[in-house]
Amino acid sequence: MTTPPVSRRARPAKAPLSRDVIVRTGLEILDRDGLDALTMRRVAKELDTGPASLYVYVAHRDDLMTAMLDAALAQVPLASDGTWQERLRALAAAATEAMSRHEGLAAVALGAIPTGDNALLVLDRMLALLKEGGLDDVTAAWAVDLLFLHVAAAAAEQATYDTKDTEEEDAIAAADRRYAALPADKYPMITGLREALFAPGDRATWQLNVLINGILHTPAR
Amino acid sequence: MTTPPVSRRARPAKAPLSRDVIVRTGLEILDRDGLDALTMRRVAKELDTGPASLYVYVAHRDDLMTAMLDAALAQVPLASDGTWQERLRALAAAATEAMSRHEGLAAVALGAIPTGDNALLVLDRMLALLKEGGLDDVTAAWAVDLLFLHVAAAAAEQATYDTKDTEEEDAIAAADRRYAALPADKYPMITGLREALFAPGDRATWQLNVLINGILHTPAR
DNA sequence: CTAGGAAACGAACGCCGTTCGTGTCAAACA
DNA sequence: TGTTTGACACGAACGGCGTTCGTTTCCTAG
Repeated sequence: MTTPPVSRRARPAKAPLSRDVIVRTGLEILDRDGLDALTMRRVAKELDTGPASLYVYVAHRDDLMTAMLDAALAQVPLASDGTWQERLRALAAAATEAMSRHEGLAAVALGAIPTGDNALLVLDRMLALLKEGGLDDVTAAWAVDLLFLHVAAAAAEQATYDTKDTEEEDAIAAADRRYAALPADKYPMITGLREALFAPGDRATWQLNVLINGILHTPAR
Repeated sequence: MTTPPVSRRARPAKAPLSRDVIVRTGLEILDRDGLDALTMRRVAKELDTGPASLYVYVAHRDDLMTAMLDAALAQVPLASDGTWQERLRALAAAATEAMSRHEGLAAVALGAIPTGDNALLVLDRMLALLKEGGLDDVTAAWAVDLLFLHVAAAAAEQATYDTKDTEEEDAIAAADRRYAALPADKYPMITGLREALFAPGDRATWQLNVLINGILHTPAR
């Protein structure tokens, strides 16, 4: 009874709620302030409402994050050129990039069979490229499985590096010092190969090459 | 002033707190009641104390989970027999198994360079096997990187299946129905290869074979 | 003009991780 | 032996969180 009902017209006509704006707002918050800031309350506040209002369009926080993941995957370009292997590498790299750009989304992808519209488009495209490479059906199917797993994992790893880096110091430098201090008798290989372990280079591309070459040399069953 | 100070001797001499018992208790709770039940308060209650007491031995919940991960990795048998490839497969499979047996621990491993004692032992052993296979230093180093990433990812995936399965219905069956309902013009490969996509078989072993074969056919740089 | 139903939302519930300040108690020292 | 000290233990609280319930608001269809 204390607050006089301020006319809604006082402010510039609040945009109506919808699943889409909620997902978009979630991505904005995630990108701007990180995973910890992505709370239902925070999303609601950004939309100038209360948390309860979100639950009309979103079942749980997890549901929201799944939707955000698929929205992020909409950015993956499905076509490029070159050999089928080059196109497959490009596709996988793009998917990794899209997922790693938003902290925490990759983790959502790790525990679930892809069902989002855009995830399925990527999957479909991957299957096409593998078939173009001459693989039999089952090998191609198992291969997309493995590729998706790798893409999600690589994105998760990359995302945490992007996040934790430059706070205090490089995580790699810390690990390097840790490895340097290991007892050589208990960890002979690590101490012996320490330089190689931290050798610079494009590991991501190498990893994709490993997967593709491995798939070509390993028929299913 | 209401509760008379019950003698500690009334109960069977409470075990003293320590980092180890906290970690062990955490693992018990995780295995018995799942990731959601793994709260500081719950661990404290199990140890018949308050949450504040844990912070003498554990810095954060994350610190606890990292310690739990390394404790779980202590169970990985480091030796087996056969060719170096067979031993490498066995080692990777054992590590995956150990991590997947405890829901959520694999996720901890995904975003961090391994630094735990037991994780490093596994890593050292892997390096030794790869060198035994005749790989050069850098390729071996990059290979353990990839293998660890895969092990963590595969464990994370496996753990979520173990958890979510048999509640309501199989997740795979749900995905199968979803794929069956897809429009064939937008997702031609998925609809065409649906049978292959859900073909049964030992995918885990095949994936490890892909990695090993790929590594052998893909020198670093 | 009214009835009905979907959307919005204020308030609350029962949790959570973590911190602070105060007790407790055994070992170390005088 | 008496006293100090410092590590450990912990009760209480802070400021959050996800989610639900019951009510109010408002648009639409009749």
